[in-house]
Amino acid sequence: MAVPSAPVPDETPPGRSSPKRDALLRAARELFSRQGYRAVGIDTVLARAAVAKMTLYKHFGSKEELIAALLRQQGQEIAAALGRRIAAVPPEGGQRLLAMFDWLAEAVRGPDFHGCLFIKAASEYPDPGDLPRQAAVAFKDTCRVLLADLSREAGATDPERLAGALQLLMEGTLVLTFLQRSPEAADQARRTAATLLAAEGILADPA
Amino acid sequence: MAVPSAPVPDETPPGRSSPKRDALLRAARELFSRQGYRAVGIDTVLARAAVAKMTLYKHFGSKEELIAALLRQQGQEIAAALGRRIAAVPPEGGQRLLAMFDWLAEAVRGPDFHGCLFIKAASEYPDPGDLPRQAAVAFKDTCRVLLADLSREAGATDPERLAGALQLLMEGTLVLTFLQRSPEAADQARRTAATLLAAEGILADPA
DNA sequence: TGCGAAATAGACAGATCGGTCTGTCCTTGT
DNA sequence: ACAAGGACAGACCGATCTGTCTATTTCGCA
Repeated sequence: MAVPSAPVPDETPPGRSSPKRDALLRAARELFSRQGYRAVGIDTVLARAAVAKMTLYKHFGSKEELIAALLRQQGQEIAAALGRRIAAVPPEGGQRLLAMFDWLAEAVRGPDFHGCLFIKAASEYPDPGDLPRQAAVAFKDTCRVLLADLSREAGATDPERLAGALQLLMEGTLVLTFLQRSPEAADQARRTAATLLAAEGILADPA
Repeated sequence: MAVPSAPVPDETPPGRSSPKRDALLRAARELFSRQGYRAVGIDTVLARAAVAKMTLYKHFGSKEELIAALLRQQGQEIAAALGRRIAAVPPEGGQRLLAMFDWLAEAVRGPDFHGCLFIKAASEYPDPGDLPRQAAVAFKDTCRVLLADLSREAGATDPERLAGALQLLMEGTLVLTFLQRSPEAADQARRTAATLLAAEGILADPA
């Protein structure tokens, strides 16, 4: 079973602009993740990235496009990291599903975790036409598909249903870890996921 | 077992200002819930509430205080609604815990649901000192305590742990319902909660 | 009716915002 | 050296923002 492919890569404009574009995306992530999207103006992003305004608008047509591009890049990195993590685990007994929770538990413990960039984007740009919301929803759909595939692989009788339950736990983890500023929720989510797998008769080791 | 008391009520300033204050809070909720907090300026709130700027600043010292007051009010209304709902259900077999999920499923189906006001507030005002974040965290803590009390009442062997798991499901519901614009997640959360209660040996009826 | 309190309209202040634009400088390749 | 492309600094535009303030109007009550 192939791990779901990452979304189509962002197009890097031709020429020497990649380092500038990368600097913008890096600065954007650092600032937006900590302070929020609307709270940070582009001048602040520019100063942090050491990039001129015209250069930003050369790479991204608007602030929203910058945000959407950041989300797509972030989504790809997450998908790649998950893919590696999953590939390192045998597919039996729901171990791959639990590996996702292991990955999440580590991610929320990282120094760069300041809450879910995707949830925040959809919150601040809630109109269905807003690019950030679209990018956020697309990524969460990708996660859902991945969970369903792994549930099917693990032998769940209703993979879509199990995937839905597991995604609830993951989203809950992201929110509560952010609110409580403590990684406790991630461990609880993994335990709960193990309980669900056991209840499903997928003989994972309830750790 | 007493249902946990609601937080201390907001102080209504003396005199005839309550209708103006109420109008402000109502307008704030309608606008902020749909469009986000920073995306809506106070002039827009004022226009919708038909209230003058000075009146707003008479009742609330700042935009942040308006938001925090709104969250506290919302939190009280939710706590009261939950309290009534829970009181109408016998405490045996985890029925009260499932009643919370029933209430949530109805709430997210309501015409006024545009995502969780508390999660959004903490996202847009992420600094620990920000009043909106403090109000949001306080409310979520209240929910956690309520879940733990009901878990204890239902006979859970580790009420805190069960409460943590159930809160994950609830937060996941709020996020996914908002992102997916569909109430499916709420039903899945209730089913999953029932599964957890059954796995805990709390003989709720897995519906 | 008169008075005091509450509320108003709206100007103001200083700041920030996203995006546009010009002229200049820098880098790279031939 | 020259040309082309990329990037820059920063002025500019029109708009919006939160909060302060003045003068006036409205409301409620005796």
